[in-house]
Amino acid sequence: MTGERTPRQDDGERRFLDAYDPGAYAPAAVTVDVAALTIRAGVPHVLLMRRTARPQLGWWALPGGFVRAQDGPDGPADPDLPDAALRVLSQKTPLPTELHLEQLGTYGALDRDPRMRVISVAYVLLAPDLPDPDTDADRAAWIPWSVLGHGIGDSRDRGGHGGGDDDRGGRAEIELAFDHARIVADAVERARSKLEYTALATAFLPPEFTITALREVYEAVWGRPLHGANFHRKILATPGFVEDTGRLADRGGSGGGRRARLYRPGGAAFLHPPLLRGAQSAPA
Amino acid sequence: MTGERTPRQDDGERRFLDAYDPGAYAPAAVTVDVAALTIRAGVPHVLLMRRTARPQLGWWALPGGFVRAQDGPDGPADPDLPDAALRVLSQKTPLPTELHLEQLGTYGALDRDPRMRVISVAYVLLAPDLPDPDTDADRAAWIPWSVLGHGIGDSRDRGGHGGGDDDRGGRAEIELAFDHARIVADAVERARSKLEYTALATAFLPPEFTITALREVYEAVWGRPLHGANFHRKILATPGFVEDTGRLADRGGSGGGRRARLYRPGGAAFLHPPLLRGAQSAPA
DNA sequence: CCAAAAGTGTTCAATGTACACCCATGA
DNA sequence: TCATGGGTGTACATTGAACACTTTTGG
Repeated sequence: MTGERTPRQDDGERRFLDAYDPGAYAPAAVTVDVAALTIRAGVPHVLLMRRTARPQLGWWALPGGFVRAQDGPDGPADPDLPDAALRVLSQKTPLPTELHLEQLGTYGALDRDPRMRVISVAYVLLAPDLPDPDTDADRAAWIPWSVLGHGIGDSRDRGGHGGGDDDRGGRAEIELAFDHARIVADAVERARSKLEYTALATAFLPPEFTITALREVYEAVWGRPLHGANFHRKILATPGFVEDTGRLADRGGSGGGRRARLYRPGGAAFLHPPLLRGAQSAPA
Repeated sequence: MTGERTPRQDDGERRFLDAYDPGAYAPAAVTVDVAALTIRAGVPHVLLMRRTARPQLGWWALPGGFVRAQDGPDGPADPDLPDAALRVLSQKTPLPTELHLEQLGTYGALDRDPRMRVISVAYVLLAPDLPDPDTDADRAAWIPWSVLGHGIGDSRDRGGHGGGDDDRGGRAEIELAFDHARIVADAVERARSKLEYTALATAFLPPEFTITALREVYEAVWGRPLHGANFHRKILATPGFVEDTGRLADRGGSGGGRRARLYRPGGAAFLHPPLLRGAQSAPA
């Protein structure tokens, strides 16, 4: 508000900048990688692509690409890093109109890419159930977290009291290129913890949804059943989490049952109090 | 555990890498900036340096520098980004033996540096009270958060219920170079929220400390007095936060008073349950 | 003895959890 | 009218905030 991004320039400053040579530094390549997360039929998925170039040709990897530092033949410079993330992602799959994008972290170990020094800024995208990518399924696909191994599909929380044994029998089957397994693991942990204290669960849902659908998001991401009745009350007791539309969902499920109210996201970003995943078991 | 970082290379892969030209991409410069936070006499400070080069010569800025992507005349390549952060910081000020360093985020807006496209990976360092930097005080200094303005020194929490009016009269006096004011604000918010659910407060303290010293860390970072008696009990009730040394502090303060027990950090990283800054007022 | 700081006991309110129950709808 | 899922009432345990009080030390 007070000119934070527009430092004043005196004359010496201007002369310096005119003479500056941007090519003088030995640089690293900068990329963005996006861990796009969604939930399909109650199962959490991440968008992966098969590499079509060396190195690690044919391996599964996160969608990503180089940041456009300056205007060039490929197109204009990316104004900021989130723009780069959305650009590389939209080149590979259709994007939803509503989405949540946040920076996850930057990965820059010397040996993480065999070609050269690559610094990769990773983003997490949370989106409602999306159609399959345009490209044929062999090149890009939504993959369940549970087949990625390395602890990604596990639902252990940091306290370690949970003793649930409800994981599917599927062992790790897919190994990812570069350090992308770690990035996905970090993205999943980010999503799990953000559901505790923010209203982000609605980012996985269409614009209008039922409380049960919201609960199923929590259950899918945390990998654990929640107590429906108490969840319902807790959501409605959290100011600004959801807002009643006054309408009802079309059907109450496959069989019978009362029709559920439809809600839309409320204005709140943070939840007071948070919903904690250290508690609440399923009813018998 | 299963060779995550050591992808196997077939013959084609090896031929490709031999022929690869790392200079082919139009690159950005990558830097690290460190927001080093500490508490001196109950007041939280951040380490700042006066810029000695164009652009923005003479402005206060975070210590930082370019990542060494490859081995070169200046020295060997940085093995990973945290190494780069510690390197650039140790070049400018002595480092403590015990410290906590974590990545804050990456800032890459097109116009954040007038010279060229600079992608900056920011780190937060939490450290016990450190001596003044070696360089003369005009070049590097510990600056209180409260004089940085732009909301950095404010103790508003995200809920916004707090109405404390205990801020010092000092208005914003220092304006930072580039987008460093935003980075410091993000660092301060990171520290404030991490104290809620991790045991990181001990990173601001020497290896052995009293519960009162720990409470003063919280009070300094959150900018709000806490209820001493309840705080004491809550800390001891949180498993793994602190560990009793069995010894007592030298003096119970300047005047009289019982001597306090000395504790050291416990093994726990996360707090169950968290300490929340939405509550607890001071006694009359 | 008095003041000051550390640490404990206890009460009361707020919250979280479990379980019973009623409501609305389809077959 | 029965099964199914949505939604509410309520009792009980757990937690947290406030305040009174005891313990230990220096002057």
